[in-house]
Amino acid sequence: MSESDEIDRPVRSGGRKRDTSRDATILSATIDILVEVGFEKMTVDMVAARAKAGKGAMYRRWPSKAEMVLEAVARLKRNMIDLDHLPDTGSLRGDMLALFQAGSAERDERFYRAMAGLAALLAQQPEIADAGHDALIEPWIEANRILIGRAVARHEVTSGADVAVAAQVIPAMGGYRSLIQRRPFDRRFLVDLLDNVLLPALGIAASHLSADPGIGDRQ
Amino acid sequence: MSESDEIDRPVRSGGRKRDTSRDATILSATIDILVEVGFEKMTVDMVAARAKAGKGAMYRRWPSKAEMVLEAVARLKRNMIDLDHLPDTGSLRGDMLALFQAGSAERDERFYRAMAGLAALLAQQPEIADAGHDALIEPWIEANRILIGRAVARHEVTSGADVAVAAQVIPAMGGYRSLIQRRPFDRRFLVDLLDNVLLPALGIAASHLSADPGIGDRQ
DNA sequence: TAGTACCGGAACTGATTAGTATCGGCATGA
DNA sequence: TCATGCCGATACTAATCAGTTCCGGTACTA
Repeated sequence: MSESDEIDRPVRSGGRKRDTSRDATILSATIDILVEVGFEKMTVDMVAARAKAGKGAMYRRWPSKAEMVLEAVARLKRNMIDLDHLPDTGSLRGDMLALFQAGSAERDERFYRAMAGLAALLAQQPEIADAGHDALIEPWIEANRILIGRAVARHEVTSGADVAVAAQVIPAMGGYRSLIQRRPFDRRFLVDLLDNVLLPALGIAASHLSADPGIGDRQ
Repeated sequence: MSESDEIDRPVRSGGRKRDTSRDATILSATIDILVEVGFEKMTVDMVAARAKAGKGAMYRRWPSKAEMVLEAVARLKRNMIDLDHLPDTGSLRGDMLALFQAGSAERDERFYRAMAGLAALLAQQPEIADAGHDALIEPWIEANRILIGRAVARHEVTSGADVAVAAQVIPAMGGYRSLIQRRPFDRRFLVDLLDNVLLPALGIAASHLSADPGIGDRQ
């Protein structure tokens, strides 16, 4: 998909211009509702009410609810992790903690709630689910891949572990905690994961524990 | 919830007895449909058709679709991992592979597809989602906890890793792979996880690699 | 044998909702 | 200035589906 999911209409010159600023408002409302109630329970009228838009304006832009959600989720991608400005603290542990800090707990919460909202579609509407995966999870894994790759390059990683698999550990465990257990993905949990699973798996000694902030400091 | 989710009815002696064997048939059909289309898209008529049952028979047993699914999922638990007869091969790696073998890929597939079917409810209907978690995932994590605990007891584990967190690694990563990536949780993937993540994280040397079967043997 | 509660099947009801149509009003351009 | 197409709002249509009710028939009890 891309820019021209738009409904075909005869090219004519007259008439009021479509107010493109309504697009973002409607898509933002779409994400809000998706996060709050999930795809199946989300109704077009809810989104219209939230965006203070008429349904006509919505169906003028997207041919169906599914297409609208698809674009809303795809746009989320732009607000996610910025792969061009990843932290570089000198240690993998420091980088991972900085990445979390940069994102903020609030974004992560919205993040997982959006995934939970899309979860219904995993089996049902692979297109939308894939869009959710591409927009939300893949960039995060990619960031992990890059940070771990750097750690390998500077010989911080002593095991021959598979970087691709290692990069999935934190997102996958975070998903389990947030979606299934419904407990917060907070700093404490991240530190647990780093020190008990990821860093040992990569053969990085826990000596960082005393040097860097860990469990027990500001949440 | 437990045995008496049943609809209250006046105790009278006369009449044809309720055919209790229909219960299992209906619940099994419920799981089938849940697995195939997910909770939201599953209709009571689909289940009735699959079970060759009348809707009356179903509503005589459960007051709502939700209650019926709840019991269906709860009953799955009995068919899951048998915590009293876990494998004991002498090594954690062997135990984990044997646990997978015992379950069979088919069961794991049904397992995750059931979870995917319930995923819609994670945010929406916590009761049912929790039942799914208790029935499907918690026993699996518990099995991991026990097997890792044994490995600690026989000093196979050399790191001071948190057993509770370690026990979640394989189920969580399996969920990510199966629900989000929609790729099979097969033996190859399990071996990858064991050798690249779990065993190194626990400080277990990869020397087992040559002694035990790994990647490349019968799927 | 009479009465009751079950069975599968099928028709029905009421609520919900995606998508369409239409309203009065406003902005644009010919 | 006037036709056109946008705007939000609201009413409508057609389909879907949970839950109810009734049917003809069967099994069990008294």
